[in-house]
Order: sequence, then structure tokens, then C-alpha cells
Amino acid sequence: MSVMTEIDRQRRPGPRIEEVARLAGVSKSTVSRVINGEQYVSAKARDAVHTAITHLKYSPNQAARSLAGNRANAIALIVSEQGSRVLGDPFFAGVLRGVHAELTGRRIQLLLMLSRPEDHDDLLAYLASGHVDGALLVSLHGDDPLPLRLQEFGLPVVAGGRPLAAGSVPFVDSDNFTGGLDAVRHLVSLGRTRIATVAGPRDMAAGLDRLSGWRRGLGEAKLSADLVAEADFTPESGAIAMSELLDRAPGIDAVFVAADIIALGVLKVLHARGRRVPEDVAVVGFDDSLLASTATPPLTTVRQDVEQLGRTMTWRLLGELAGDSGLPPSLLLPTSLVLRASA
Amino acid sequence: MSVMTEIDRQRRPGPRIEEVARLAGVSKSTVSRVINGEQYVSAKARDAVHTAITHLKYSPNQAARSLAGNRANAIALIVSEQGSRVLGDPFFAGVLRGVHAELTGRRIQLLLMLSRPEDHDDLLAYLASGHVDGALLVSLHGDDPLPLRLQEFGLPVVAGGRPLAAGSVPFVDSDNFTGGLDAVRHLVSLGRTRIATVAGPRDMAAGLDRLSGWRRGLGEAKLSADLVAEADFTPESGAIAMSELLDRAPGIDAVFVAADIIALGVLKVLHARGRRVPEDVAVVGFDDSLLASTATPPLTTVRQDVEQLGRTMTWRLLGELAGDSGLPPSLLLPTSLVLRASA
DNA sequence: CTGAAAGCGCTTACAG
DNA sequence: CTGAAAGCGCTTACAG
Repeated sequence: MSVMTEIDRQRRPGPRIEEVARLAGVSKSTVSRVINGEQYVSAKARDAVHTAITHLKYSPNQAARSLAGNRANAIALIVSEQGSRVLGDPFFAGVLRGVHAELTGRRIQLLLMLSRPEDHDDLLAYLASGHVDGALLVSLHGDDPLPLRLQEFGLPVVAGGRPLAAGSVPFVDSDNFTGGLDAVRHLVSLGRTRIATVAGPRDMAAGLDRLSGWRRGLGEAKLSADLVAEADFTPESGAIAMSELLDRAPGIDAVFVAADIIALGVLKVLHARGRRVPEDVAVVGFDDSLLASTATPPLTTVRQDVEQLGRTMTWRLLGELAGDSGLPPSLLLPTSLVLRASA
Repeated sequence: MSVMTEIDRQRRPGPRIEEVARLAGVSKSTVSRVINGEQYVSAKARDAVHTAITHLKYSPNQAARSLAGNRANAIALIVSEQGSRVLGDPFFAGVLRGVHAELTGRRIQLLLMLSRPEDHDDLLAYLASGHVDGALLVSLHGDDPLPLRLQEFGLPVVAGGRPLAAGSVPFVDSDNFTGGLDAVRHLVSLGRTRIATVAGPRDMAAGLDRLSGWRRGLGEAKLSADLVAEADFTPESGAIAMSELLDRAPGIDAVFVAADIIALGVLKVLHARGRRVPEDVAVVGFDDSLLASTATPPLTTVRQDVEQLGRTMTWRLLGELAGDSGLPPSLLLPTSLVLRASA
């Protein structure tokens, strides 16, 4: 049973487009054209309309615009996650800030939708019927079919982070591979030779690509790439992974950790097992989240600009909505190594 | 210059209410009544309509509903913050989850709006013209006039956390006072007598009310309440505050910290200055965020249920929108002490 | 309990 | 460059 909450109605006050037109001495059509930034409007009419709008504090009714214009003037930010744990993640927060920044000044609303894979059908039905003009997708796991299914409905989509599913949707991601590679090169330059990694989950590109970068770095240095343990994005799993690694290879002198939050658990175990950081074991994280600078010791880490990621996703989506040609199908954003005490 | 991004249009496919009516053998009016859960519809008509809707996979056009019904079928979640730092906060994440959970199954969209105080005018103009039916406000600072101004516009509002501004808007908050009181009672029961506090910012009720609880607890035990330092919600400020306290009163044997994230800095300083926790100094935090269980040592803390806070705010707002009478103007949610190693 | 009709406030061909 | 008119897809008195 879908419980509908009734909402009491009473016509909201405030001017309509009609009144703006009257005050400006033009037709509703012209006011509409000015509002929508169309090209063929005389400067005189434009000024008169702007003046009237300001004077009346007019703000157009979005529902009417959407209905008449057959566009929603809204995009969805879809968080596809089992427990929607991402929400508290600095990654998500950064993306959200970026999306918002890019939307500022355009009259496009941001609808936030959380959807567990088992609810995807409802979500698809809803989105397919024109409630938004496009969708941004974050925290896709494994081969989640959501992006492709949305695309089939004809809804423009941009993913944040490279989706692993077969087929392709446009995405924006940090250059995780190069980030991992740079981390290892740095460790090698420090003279480290037993370089392990605590990798991210292998059902996400961020996990896989950072791992590939680590492998490539070891290959370049002709070092063996055998010390791999996996963790999800929690300190606890990082602690377990690090323990395993130390059991397997007590002589580890460096570790590249796929996320700062995982590194928290890694540092804890290293400390507990009597290894000094960086003297005995150098540690490099990934993200440059707030955690990195407050960790003990402060963490050398690969910085990714998540706010820029959010901005770029939004820019790419809006470009597609506007029918821009020549948009890059996908984009990779640069990362950079931030040196602190841990390596 | 407000850059408008044009969005290409082409009538979205999919059934309209007309087709549902035809298939069900009733009028559009009746279909509308069924969709809106109105009372006076025969069971027969209702069933026919439901069948037709399922069959056609009909999903009503929200814009048309909003325009005709003069309601937005949307509520705003407004984050009023300077740097929108809150977004990465577990507090915000929990509230968001709760809001979303409460909205599930009702056809009400959630619009996320971030607004810095200097942008409030734009936000007010936008909201005042009927784009949402109500607003949820979080992370209000000091005497931010936003909630009252929204109320003046006739927009139903519920704040998350007690607003400090004069006048009153409905709010839902955790019982911060009792939480602080319980924390101190626990410390007293442990035999501690020099009980300090690292309080939260005094421009937020969460800061003030937890501090009041601490004061009251000390009063009950006839202990002096002179050891107060203030911090904002960062580990760094917590570290500074704890250093000050130790300088002023080296004999401190307990400290109540207004938030787990602040406690991180407190623990760091205690460790650095050679105090064992809990042997020398017992520490109680607030929130029971993920940080509490992964801290060293794991943190005894006052748990608040932020997801419940989000749910309750939403329930209160929807109740008001539905015209329910007898709604409590404001609500205080219980907190509970979670015992771990630090106290 | 139900239907025909008006109307919500815009946008957009169309004609000029 | 501009305006009159139609129409977007619903909801809602009104009458029955």
C-alpha cells in the first residue's frame, strides 16, 4: 500500500508571467524568451523584462515550465548502494559540492535519489517517465545494470567512477591507475623494495585501477608484485588486510593503500605490531581526505579532486542535454602525490 | 550573468492518464482520484484503474500534477552552511538516510539545496514561489534568520537541531542536555572528581545544551564546573582545547567531549602528554559515530540516533502539510550512553 | 460514486 | 524581433 500524504493547497501568491509582461509592456511570449535566454530578443525588450522581473520579484513556476517545455529542469543524483553508506563518505560529499557548484546559476534542480539494486525497477519506471532530464550516478558496484538500463530509456547519464558493467556509458573518473603508479614510484625512489598493497574492492574500478597502477610501478622497478591484500572502504578491513600481509611477509618495507580510510586501520596494525612509520614501513594512501592530515603520522597520499569530479560530471551531463557535439565520451582527472610524514 | 543551459526536448513516450482511463473504462477524473488515494471511489473502479496502471506501466507526470494541483509534491532539504562542510558529516548522512526512508512510498521528491547565508535571499525568492511544499533545515548556526523568514512566507518548516534564533519554528533534536548529564553522572559514578568538558560551538544548540547537561551533572555531584574549553567539530580544535585544559588543570581525571570527532583530537593530546585513557583521564564522547568504535581506545560515548532524527523531522513536516492537528511543536529524541573502553 | 469541462502557468510553433 | 493561440497532462469544483 502506498500511503499518500495529502498536502493542503491554496494558490500561492506572487506575480505570474502575465503581470511581468504587462509591466514590461510586452507579450508573455517575449517574457518567456527573455527568461530562457533566447537569442532573438531586442535589447530594449530584454531590459524592460528584467526590470519588471526584479521589481515584481518574479520567479517562474517550475511545474508550468516543465509541463509546457517538456523538460523537467531537474537532474537526478542517484546513489546506488546497499546501505547507502556512501552518504557519510567524504567522496560523496565532495562530489555533491561539485555538482551543486556547477548547477548554481542555472535553473536546474537537483533531486537526490537513493536506490538499492532491488529497487531499481521502481526507480527506472519513475525516471523513464520524464521526471528528470538526466542522471548522475555514483558509487556503482560491480556490473550494476542501472546505467545501461537508463541509457536504453533514452535518459542521458554520466557515471562518477568508471562503471565495470559491459557496454559503455559516459563517465568521469580520477586517473586511479596513474595515481597508484606515482605512489609506487615514490616508494621506489625512497629505496623500498618489499612494497605491498592493500587494494580496494575488486568490484569497483577504483579498486582495480589503483591496483593496476601499483603492479605497473613494481614492474617498472623489476620488483615482485606478490604482496596484495584486499579491503573495502573501512579501517577494520584495512587492519585485517595489513595483519595478513605482515604474517605472509614480515619484511615488508612499504605499503600502498587504496584509500586513506583504509590506511587508518593499516597504521593501527603497524603500530600495534611494532613497526615504525615511515622508518620500518612507508605508507602511502589515496584520496587526500581530511583523515590523511590528521592521521598519526600524517599520511603521504595520492590526492584526487572529488569536487572537480562532481563539477565535471555535471558539466558533461549538461553538455549532452544541451546537445553539444564533440563532448568527450569520458574523462580522466589528474591525481597528484601529496608528501607528508608517512612516506 | 545567469547562464541557462538549453535542454533539448522531444515529447517523452509512455502512456497518459487518458489511456489509463480508456483501458479501465472510467473517466480521467476517476483515474486521478485513484492515483491520489481519494475516498469516494468504488472498489470496482479502483481495481480496474490499478490493473490498467500496472498493465501500461503508467507513471503520472509530476509537473502536470504540481501545476494542476498547486502543490509541488516536493520538499527541500536545506543545508545552511558556510563551506557546506556538513555534507561529509556522518550526522548529515544519517539525517539524509532518515529523510529518504520516511519519504519512500510517498510520491514526494527531495530537493537538496545548499545555501550560504549570503545567498539566502535567492533561496527565499525561489522557495517562496511554490517550488516546494515545505522545507527541512539542518546545520543552522547562531541566529540565522532563514527558518523564520521561510515561515513568514507561509512555507512549513522543520529544523533539525534546536535553532537559536529568537522566535520559534518547529524542530526535532536529540536530547542533548540529558545526554551531557548522563555522561557526567557516569564519570561521577566512576569516582572522577576533576571533570572537564570540551564543549561544542556556542552558536549551536548542540554545543550549548550538552554543556548545560555537563554543568547540571557537576552541580548534582557538588563538583566545580570550571574546566570548560570550546571547540568546533574538528579533531584539530579538540586537540587545542585539550591542551589548554591540561595547562590550566594538570590534575584533570575526566573529560566530556561534545562530539566524537572532537574527541579524536582530545585522545591524541592526552596520549602525547602521557596520560593513559581511561586510567588517568576518562573520556566520554557524543554521537556514537563510526569514529567512536575505531578510536584508540574505543570511545565511551552518548549515542544519538541521527537517522531517527531525519525520519522524525520528515514525519513532522508531512504531518503539517497534511493539515494534521495536534502535532507536537517540537520533539526531543532520547540519547543513550554506550560504554566502551575510554570511560 | 462519477464525468465533462475549466484551468493551473508556462512554452512554442506559426505567422507576421 | 514579436504576439496570439494552442497545448502540455494533470486536478478539481460542479453537477448529477
